[in-house]
Amino acid sequence: MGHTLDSIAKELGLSKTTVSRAISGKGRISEETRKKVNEYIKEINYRPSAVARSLAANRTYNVGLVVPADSALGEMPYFQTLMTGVCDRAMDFEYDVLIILADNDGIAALRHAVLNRKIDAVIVSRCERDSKVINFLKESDIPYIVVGNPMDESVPYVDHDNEGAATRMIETLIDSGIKRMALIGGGENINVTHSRLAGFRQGFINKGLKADESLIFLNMHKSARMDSVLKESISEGAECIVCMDDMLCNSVLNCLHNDGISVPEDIKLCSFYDSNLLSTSKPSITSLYFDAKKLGGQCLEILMRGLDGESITNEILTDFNIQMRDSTK
Amino acid sequence: MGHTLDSIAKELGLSKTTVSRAISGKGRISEETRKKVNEYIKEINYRPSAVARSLAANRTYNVGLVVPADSALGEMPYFQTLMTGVCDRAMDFEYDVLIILADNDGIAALRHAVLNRKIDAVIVSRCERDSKVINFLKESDIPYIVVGNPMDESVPYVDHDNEGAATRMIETLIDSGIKRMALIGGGENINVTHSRLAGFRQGFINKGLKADESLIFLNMHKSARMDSVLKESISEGAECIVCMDDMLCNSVLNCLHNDGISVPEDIKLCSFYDSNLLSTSKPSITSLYFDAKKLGGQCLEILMRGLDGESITNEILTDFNIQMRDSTK
DNA sequence: TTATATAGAACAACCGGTTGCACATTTTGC
DNA sequence: GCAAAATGTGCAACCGGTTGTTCTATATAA
Repeated sequence: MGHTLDSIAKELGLSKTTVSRAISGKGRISEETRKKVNEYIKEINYRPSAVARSLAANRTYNVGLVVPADSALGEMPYFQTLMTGVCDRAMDFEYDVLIILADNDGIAALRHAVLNRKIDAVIVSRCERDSKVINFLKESDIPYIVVGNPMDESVPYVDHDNEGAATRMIETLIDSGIKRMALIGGGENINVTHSRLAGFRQGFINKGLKADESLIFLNMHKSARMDSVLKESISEGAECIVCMDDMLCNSVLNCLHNDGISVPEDIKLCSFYDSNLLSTSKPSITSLYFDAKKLGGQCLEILMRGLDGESITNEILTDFNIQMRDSTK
Repeated sequence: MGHTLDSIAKELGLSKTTVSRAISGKGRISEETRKKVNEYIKEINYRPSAVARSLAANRTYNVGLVVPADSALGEMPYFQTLMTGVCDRAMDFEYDVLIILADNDGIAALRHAVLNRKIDAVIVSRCERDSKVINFLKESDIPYIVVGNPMDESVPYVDHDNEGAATRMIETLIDSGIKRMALIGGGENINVTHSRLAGFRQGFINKGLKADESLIFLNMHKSARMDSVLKESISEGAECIVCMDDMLCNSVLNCLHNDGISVPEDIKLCSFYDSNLLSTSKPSITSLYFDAKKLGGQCLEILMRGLDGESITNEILTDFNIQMRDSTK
């Protein structure tokens, strides 16, 4: 073990330079030498040291992925899927992914990774407005991109077309005859919440109707009010509960069921993400599928182009699709 | 920007060596010089290059965390929590965590990270017997540790005391008057399944009873049989459904509810992990809490000791506790 | 006073790659 | 047949740290 360019060069009676060129294929080199070297390194199972290469290239071949340190958030299936997308695409570029836990209470890990130059670029998997994470990245000169519209002109991001998706969901529901809906949403500090809310309202407008503002409930992730909110919605005549994500939807379904309310007989139900979490639920849940994996991959691609000198531009993925299932039948 | 030891040395009229020693505190250096250097680097915000340091130290200061590439598995809250534990503890050692997706269909990312020496050690967050991941690691000479008993003498691991925990859970249930239970478990290719199953049986034995083998159902994660399995259990007189994890429990609760079966009135229910997934469920679910975060931290610590020359030893965490809630009342 | 420790700092090699430039050899053009 | 161009290879510097050894100046011992 422990081969280096030097040891190989010596063994083959060549110079370090030639061996390096034979491997990389760059520079002038004879076909014959190239073959000889490559056969030899295959034989001895040589792999160049990533660290040495990094030092010379002034690139770490690592990207940082910032995920919420708050486990309740981190546990959302969405982040996992996103991460998978990032990692998969990273492999294509021979990059690796460094996990960085951060939130508003601490960005020590992020500072460490960026300032000590352990990563070439950063993906922020969740964006809170004016967060420490974003502010730090703005000041540093590392390329970065954020997942989800940060509502900040100066911050580059990728996102699903959350507003468009919500609009379409509502239009679809209205087309199926549902007129009155309650909305169960997540935190107001997160931007998806606002985008989907806007889409929710727009859907009604597009169909010449108006959303019932009294049936919009946000910040419901950790809320103890779920039960009363649902009962209120039903007594107010809601025909359908629209949940902003599958975690919420799971809670809602559970809550309804526990109160002996049947879905879809007594009230209909739908969600966003279509994650694995609800894949086995009874009844099956109508959900709008976003390709989070693809979004993760996009982040990486944009950053890679950024490292190649291209400017980092926003990107909105508009390919979502609504999976109609039993819960809205 | 772009300070280096050289540029600092020049600026201060010292040598690179002296600056390095002033920063690290190693070697002979006068208190005066030490202060001068450290004040200066603070002023200019100097941070040493991790890559250069790695090359010199022959350490990457990265550990690899292998997580299942299969998103359905990856989405389990457990992995997130474990990851958080690993990352948190890593920070204490100035280590970073590289995410490596792998499963039996592909260990390319793992090979890359190990062979190109991007990591100093590996944590495998899920262990399948005789998996490619394990076989590869056995052959390589990188320190590694596996989460969950791999049932392989030669593979070092950390684990919760799954068998002990399951035993205790059953004993507790029996003490509360429940005699007949059904077990809903996950994949047989995973070892926790076997450990908990063993504990399940042992619990009955310890109380002078015997588990009803006909009410043990494994491989239920993606099973379409859930509904019939539950009905069968009830008709066979089961008083409680014991689920091997919260994902399963969520499915079970949902399925029961959908069939109009009340928990705990018609049947009781309990689970393992006590993850966030069920934290808002109605009724609240009795679950055995494992400290996955701590387990992740332990992995890291053991590996760090391994890098310091100590041999890598197994460790079983026995601190779990049963959260009794409404679902078993 | 001279020999011996010791402290503080610097030199230079090293980690393992990449790359600009120089050099020698062969090929091409006229 | 000779100059110019193209090809194959090697030297040496560089990336930015760490560390064994050496050197000088001062402190201690004999």
